[in-house]
Amino acid sequence: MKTIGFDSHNHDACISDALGIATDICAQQKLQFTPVRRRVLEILLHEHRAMGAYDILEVLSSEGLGSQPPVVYRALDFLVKHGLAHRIEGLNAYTACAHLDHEHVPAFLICRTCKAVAETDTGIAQGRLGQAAASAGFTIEKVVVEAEGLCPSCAGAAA
Amino acid sequence: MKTIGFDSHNHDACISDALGIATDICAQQKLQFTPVRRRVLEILLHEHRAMGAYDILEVLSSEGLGSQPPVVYRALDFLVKHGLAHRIEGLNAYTACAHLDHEHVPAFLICRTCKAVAETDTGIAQGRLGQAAASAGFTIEKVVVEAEGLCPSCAGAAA
DNA sequence: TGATAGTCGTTACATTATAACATATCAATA
DNA sequence: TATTGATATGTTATAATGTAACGACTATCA
Repeated sequence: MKTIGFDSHNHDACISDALGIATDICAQQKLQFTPVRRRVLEILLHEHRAMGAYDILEVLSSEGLGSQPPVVYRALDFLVKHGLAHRIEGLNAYTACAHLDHEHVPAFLICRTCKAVAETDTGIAQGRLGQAAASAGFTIEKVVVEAEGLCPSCAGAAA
Repeated sequence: MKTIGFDSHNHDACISDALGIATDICAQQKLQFTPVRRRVLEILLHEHRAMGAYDILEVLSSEGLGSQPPVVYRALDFLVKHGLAHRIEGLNAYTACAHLDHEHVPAFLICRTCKAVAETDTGIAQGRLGQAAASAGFTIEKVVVEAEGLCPSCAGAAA
């Protein structure tokens, strides 16, 4: 289990690595990694941060890549469906996947101040929730785990 | 850890018990358990199910208890703030708290077909997410755990 | 009684998301 | 190459969810 998000890192490399992996994934699965889709992922990667669909649309729009909501929602649907991005339910927002290289059940640490998002893994389906579901006869198809709070730098700034 | 929601039970008693406890809680904390607030909780209790704010508003409105969105959102804010109800982030919906009698970090099993909601406890903050947060220096203030899938009766109906 | 905090009713609006349909593009193949 | 079918895009319009702001009312208590 590795948490990614609040540590500093070579961000340019991080972005280009992720785009490379995403390109490979799309090629392998014969998915069309179109300009809009690529650009939306790029925008999300550029910030390690949850962004609203309309925030992204604003950027796209300023670049002539589409100016109406369906454009960005379709791209986000594509990215989320194929695991390249995640939706943050608690914020009605989206973030690039930080663990492109393997299957996972994501869990998020979300800073309520700066909206920075750290992604980590969780074995929740094998844990207590999994037990509860099993004993209730419930079939889990999807799990949302989101923790909201303060990231180290915002906690420091507040102190 | 007890899961409540998919088992059958005496629902009338369940509702009146919960309303009684809610009344006590409000009295103890000197909160005003006004007609609108009580009625919204009652509506949520009546279904063990996630309901959208506008669904609830429709019922209120048909009873002359208020016809504008702020009425229901205020009541829901009150109920959620004081732990009498929970917001289901994955559905933009609300459900009555099924564990009124003790403090807890709720986790939900949500049927994607019938929207039935079972509430259970989770020790997530002490589990892997807690570890991840601690090692990242992140301060957790609130945790959302929601599993979407099929409840026993919908799974049976589909088969 | 007056002061205060909390609640309610209402208007108007902001934000988030989708339905529906026409057009365009791509990939496989007749 | 031309055709076809699947996929993606552009656009208009609208649905669904949620809030800001203001004035009136109500409970409580000094």
